[in-house]
Amino acid sequence: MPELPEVETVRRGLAPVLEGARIDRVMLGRPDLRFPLPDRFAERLEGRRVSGLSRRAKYLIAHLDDGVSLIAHLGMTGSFRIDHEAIAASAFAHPRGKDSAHDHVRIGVTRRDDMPAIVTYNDPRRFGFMDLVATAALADSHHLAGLGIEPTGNALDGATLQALLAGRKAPLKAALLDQGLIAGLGNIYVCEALSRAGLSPLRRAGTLARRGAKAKAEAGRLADAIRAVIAEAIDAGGSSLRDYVHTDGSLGYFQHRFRVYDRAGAACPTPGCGGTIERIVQSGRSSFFCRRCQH
DNA sequence: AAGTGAACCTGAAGGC
DNA sequence: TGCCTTCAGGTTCACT
Repeated sequence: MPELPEVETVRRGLAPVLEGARIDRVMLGRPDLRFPLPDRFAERLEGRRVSGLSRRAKYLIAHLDDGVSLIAHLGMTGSFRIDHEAIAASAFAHPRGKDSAHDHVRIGVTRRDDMPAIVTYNDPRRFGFMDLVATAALADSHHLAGLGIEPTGNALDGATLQALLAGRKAPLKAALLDQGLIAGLGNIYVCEALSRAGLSPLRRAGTLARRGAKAKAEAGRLADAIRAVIAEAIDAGGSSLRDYVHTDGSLGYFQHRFRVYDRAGAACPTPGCGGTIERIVQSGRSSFFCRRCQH
């Protein structure tokens, strides 16, 4: 579900509630998500204070006051919900509502301003996971160690992208989804960035790293497109498709700005192009693009 | 080593 | 209405 802009939106939604809050009580609906939760997961969180909430790629990280950090990944369908009312212990243990069956982790906190809140992690497909890692060893943890550069800020430019793609025979689509190269892109934003840059998802990635002005210009365009689409999506609060919602239940609205994603059969939005968006499958994932203006 | 495809799990949507 | 198939924002593992 969530790519970098959605995870960043979740982080911004949770930060006012969690930063400075004390964790009072943790309830698990089951002992595992995609992987087993760590031993004594609830006990290790209870009584701790959250000193900060950060993000790396698609990972959300809550830093605790005892030198441990809680790492969370939302998989395809994970979401956090915040309930601001104090609720009775019985309701805390047995939430109601239509898909409370997938409320797997409930965290009762006392906010910095002393107001109570409950943060609930819901994940129907359970592709998400949580782990506890020593904060000092975060960067070396197996979750984060292999990640590539963030597509935010100015770190990603044409020359950097050329260095990353040099020698790669995989299609551009697959290379951009590789979290070890650029960390945080997913299916939507890769399709959108390639459309904006006028580059085909079928193109061999290494061809953007050839010597010469043409490849240099293409790599520059792609780097710009990636940074722009990610920045715009964060500003829009992410994209809401099937089940992605903000922590307060509201929707992101970047999906209204999709040029190609999930738009097979539609007219290509590039002015004067006249092509049609098509859907193909690459390494098991849908790619949406216009053959006429993406080369 | 790099690249591809299957597996993990549930729900929504479309065809008949 | 119900049953069947296909597809979904991600990662990891097994294989070539």
